Amino acid sequence: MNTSSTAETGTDGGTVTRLLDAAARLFYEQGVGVGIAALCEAAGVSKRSMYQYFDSKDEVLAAALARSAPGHLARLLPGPYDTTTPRARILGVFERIEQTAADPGYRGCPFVSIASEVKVADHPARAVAREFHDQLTAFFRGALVEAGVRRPDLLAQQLTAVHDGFFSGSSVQGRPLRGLATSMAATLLDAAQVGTSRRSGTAAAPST
Amino acid sequence: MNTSSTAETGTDGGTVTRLLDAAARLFYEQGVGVGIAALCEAAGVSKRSMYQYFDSKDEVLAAALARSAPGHLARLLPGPYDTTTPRARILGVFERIEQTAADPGYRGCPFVSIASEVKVADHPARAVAREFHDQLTAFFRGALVEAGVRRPDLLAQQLTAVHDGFFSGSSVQGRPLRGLATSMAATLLDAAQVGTSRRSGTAAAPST
DNA sequence: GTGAAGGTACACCGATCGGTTTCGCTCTGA
DNA sequence: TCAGAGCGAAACCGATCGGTGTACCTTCAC
Repeated sequence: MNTSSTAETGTDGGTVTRLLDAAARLFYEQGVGVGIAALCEAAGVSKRSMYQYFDSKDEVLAAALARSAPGHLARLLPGPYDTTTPRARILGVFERIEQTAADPGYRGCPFVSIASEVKVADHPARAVAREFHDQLTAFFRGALVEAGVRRPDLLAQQLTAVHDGFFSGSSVQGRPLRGLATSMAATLLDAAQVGTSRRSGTAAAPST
Repeated sequence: MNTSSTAETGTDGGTVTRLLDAAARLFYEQGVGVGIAALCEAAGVSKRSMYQYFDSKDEVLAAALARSAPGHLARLLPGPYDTTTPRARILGVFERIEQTAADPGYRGCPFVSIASEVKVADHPARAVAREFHDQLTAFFRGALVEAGVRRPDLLAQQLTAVHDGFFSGSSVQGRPLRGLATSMAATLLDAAQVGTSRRSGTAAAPST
């Protein structure tokens, strides 16, 4: 692990932060094939310093991914003071997903990409990607439980798959597939009767 | 391009075929980072021969992917003599998709993976992946038109996204997400009223 | 002043990368 | 019988890979 105190806290205000931010950007833009030298140069950090905080390139990759996860999730999920219906909150996520795809420099979901690029099963970066995935699913599940859906686990998993499918489909096509994520999510929510007319929590249709 | 006559026809019965098959396998198992030397050794082909048929590693990658595409598609799509309903044919695709995920050595859809791994926008392999994608969508669209669906293009694109989402979701989780693809497809078909009770070809909604 | 801590600069390591070249063997068709 | 194409083995090229070792600089507490 090889972590110094300043690296953990981030109060360093420099070296490690710069390194991880640059790493997240370069790995996202160019893939995991980016070399250490290019990484350090972009971050303005010497290789010597990098290897003082991390034992290997793989650790840097995982740490950079882990550092970017909270911000990425916060950009997609509704704020803590969003009091709209579960349906609106869920659909909002997919609207923001499609908005990010319109960005120049957009290259898909970094976590989905990493999971495809890194073939080693127990690579630390894969665990980070999986955790992001789980948190997204957990958000969906929470909103669906609030809406009184019959099978919140399955539907939450399906909505996460919509997220994944939108990103990798757009990746294959080389262009953002506008409207695809929101329309799929809406259909899935309709089928589960998660509508705006339904008050959150007051489940009305318990049968089958 | 640098293609000799024997390479094009494939009647060579050896060198090129062995090379592309080994390339498809290794690239799929280990990613595009596999070296030329490992590739040639696995194929039992010298580098010298390889560079007589292909100008670069990138061309080998694209050719290997293109060679594997028809078989991959044939394994997923129904046979030409499948006379079941459009719904059954579509759901059959997703059942087969989930079956392939149960294979040991399964590592996701090779075309979706390549699109994630290769960052260069105009890489020839990306075009191959896109074509596979388009053919899958075209199959869905054909079946949906036959079923008389109102918006076959959108629904076909959604079903392809289910395919993508299943594979990349399973990739992130590191395990096949059993039942996810079939359940999503079934919901989407239900919402579009593509049911077994509906006769194929006897479209009831003629609009668009 | 002094020494430890944290940092940069840079040469360096062995390994491997994509790609080229040379050599010699084998097969084939005239 | 012999020319020539096809191909494998292997040396070789310059570049780059991930990772180290060393020397020097700055900052700051004492």
